[in-house]
Amino acid sequence: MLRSHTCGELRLADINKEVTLSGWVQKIKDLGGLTFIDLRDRYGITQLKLNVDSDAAINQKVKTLGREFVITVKGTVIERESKNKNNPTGEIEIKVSDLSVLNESKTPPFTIEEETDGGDELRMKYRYLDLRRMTVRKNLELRHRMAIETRNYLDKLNFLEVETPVLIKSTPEGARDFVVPSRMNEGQFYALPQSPQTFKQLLMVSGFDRYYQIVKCFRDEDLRADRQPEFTQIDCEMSFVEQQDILDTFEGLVKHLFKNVKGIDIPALPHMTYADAMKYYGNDKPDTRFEMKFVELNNVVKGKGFPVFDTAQSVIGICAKGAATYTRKQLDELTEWLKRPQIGATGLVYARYNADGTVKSSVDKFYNEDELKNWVTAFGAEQGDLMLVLAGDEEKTQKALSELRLEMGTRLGLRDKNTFSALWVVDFPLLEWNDGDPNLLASLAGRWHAKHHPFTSPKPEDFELLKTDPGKVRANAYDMVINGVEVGGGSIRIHNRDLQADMFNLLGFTKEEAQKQFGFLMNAFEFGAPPHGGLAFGFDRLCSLFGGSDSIRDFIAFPKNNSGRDIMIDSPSEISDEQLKELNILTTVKK
RNA sequence: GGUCCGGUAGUUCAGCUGGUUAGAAUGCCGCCCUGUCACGGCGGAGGUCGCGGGUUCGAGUCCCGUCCGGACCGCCA
Repeated sequence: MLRSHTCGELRLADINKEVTLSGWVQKIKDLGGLTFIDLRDRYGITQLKLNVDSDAAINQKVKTLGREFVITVKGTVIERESKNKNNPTGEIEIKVSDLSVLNESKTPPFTIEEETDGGDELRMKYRYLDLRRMTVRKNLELRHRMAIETRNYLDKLNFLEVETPVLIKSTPEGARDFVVPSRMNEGQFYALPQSPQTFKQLLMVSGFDRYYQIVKCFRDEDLRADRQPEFTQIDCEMSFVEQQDILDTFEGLVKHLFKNVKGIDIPALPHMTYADAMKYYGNDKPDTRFEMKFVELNNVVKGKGFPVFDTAQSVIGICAKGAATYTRKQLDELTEWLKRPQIGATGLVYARYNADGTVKSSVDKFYNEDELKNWVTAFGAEQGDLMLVLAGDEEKTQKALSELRLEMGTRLGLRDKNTFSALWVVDFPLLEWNDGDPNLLASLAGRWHAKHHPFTSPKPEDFELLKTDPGKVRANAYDMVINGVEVGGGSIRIHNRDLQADMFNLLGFTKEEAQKQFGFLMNAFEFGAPPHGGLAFGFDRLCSLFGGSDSIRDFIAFPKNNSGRDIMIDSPSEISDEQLKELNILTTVKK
């Protein structure tokens, strides 16, 4: 063995033990007659001590060492003369009696420390060095722990982990597919799964009853800080359940994870309808760590001669607690921020409810003190609060105010990473209008697309609306939202062939297309498909949320960059003409 | 498809309304130092200012194009 102990485990109790340690040279501190070396491995850092009066041969070797050299040392555990309370091994050190270099290292391009000096790109190019840093390693350890606890919880409840294929069939609904050419079937392609959706439903038909899988999924869409082209889901499905059963089961999973991974007890998850989420937060994934709910002001502000409000479809606002001290400059900045094309608001109206009880607004010309007091009442504002009001088209205004609410939440310090607020958003609409005009005739099949996916069942009480007003139909669909992050979502599925056929028809599939694309599923429904439903968690997001980060990249060992590239291995890359020809993509080899 | 920000020493960055020798910190190298743990002291090396073009007496700085990276909008059932 090249080691008897790790670099993280020796303590005062181990004094006088003869040990062998191996690891990477973190730091060499040569004090002249005395040299300290910090030796690092996955488990921690242990200090090595070399005296000038040690073996001359060892001292000679120490002169040649550099950062990240891999060495092995033999020595005795001794108590330090000056202890370091910041390190678990900080009370001991190793008096080195033998040292050998197992491998040399070039000077790394960035420091292997918690606060590295390396930029993102460089860290990704040398990801294997980045992964030596304790912070990144901690993230992957967290991910491991999350996976273990997920399996523990689901296993106890009789969930069975079943692997589903990765080479499957491309389907038109949803995100773009990654496709893989088939060598043996000329001109044909597999697709990589966007999720194992149809397979897990088929497993329900097979009677597996409770399925889960921690599984890679693939979507060929543009990336974000929280979106990778390949990502991991905790994918689950259950038979003989109603919506509430699923919510209970997976609320249990999340509570289990919070308890066992973070040691936190979170309260029962409130249920909020999609309609309420939009009304009060302008967002289907509200950050409920803070209130600042939307207040509708149409009846309060209209008819006073202020044309912006009088002509607006919707006038809504939020009340920022204690922000009445915002200066004109700060409010102007906020206005400019809202006007950026990403948000696209046309302006911002504000009213300060000052500490002395007066109300001062940016529209005093149109609203006297008494009328502004009506605003105060509508907002439930207290002295010292700042009222912020947006007006315009309902959908756009909701969206802009939602952004403003989150921004104010951040500015007022209401979005603490160590505070967790989880909820279920329920009663999503079943369908969305494709072309953005819900006033057109609903009977135009194919102008709708599924808000969740085409296998989601409508609420039975809304069945009638399917024929008369599809946009009003609510689905048995639900999302779990934590701190404004959609961590998971699912639905009760359709398990009846006719209803599924109706749904495809509504989504614009011809009978033939539906049969061709999803015939296998509809056929299966004819052989005693049980009622079933499920959900999937975004595992990367869940891990980053637990780790207190907005970016999922540091919770993935080898992530891709903004353009979907892995800059370490340099993929994607071109392939040879021979390969292309073999795959029947290139019919003649280029000269 | 679009918007915004960035690219200067190995690395992270500064570099003003254009001005002649492009700086700092850190890392690296050398010498000194027996209790460091962000060790300290002295000295040194290190740059095609992403790339191409333009404006100008003069461009790291201004303009156009392009490449790369990041954030976002669209997109992501």
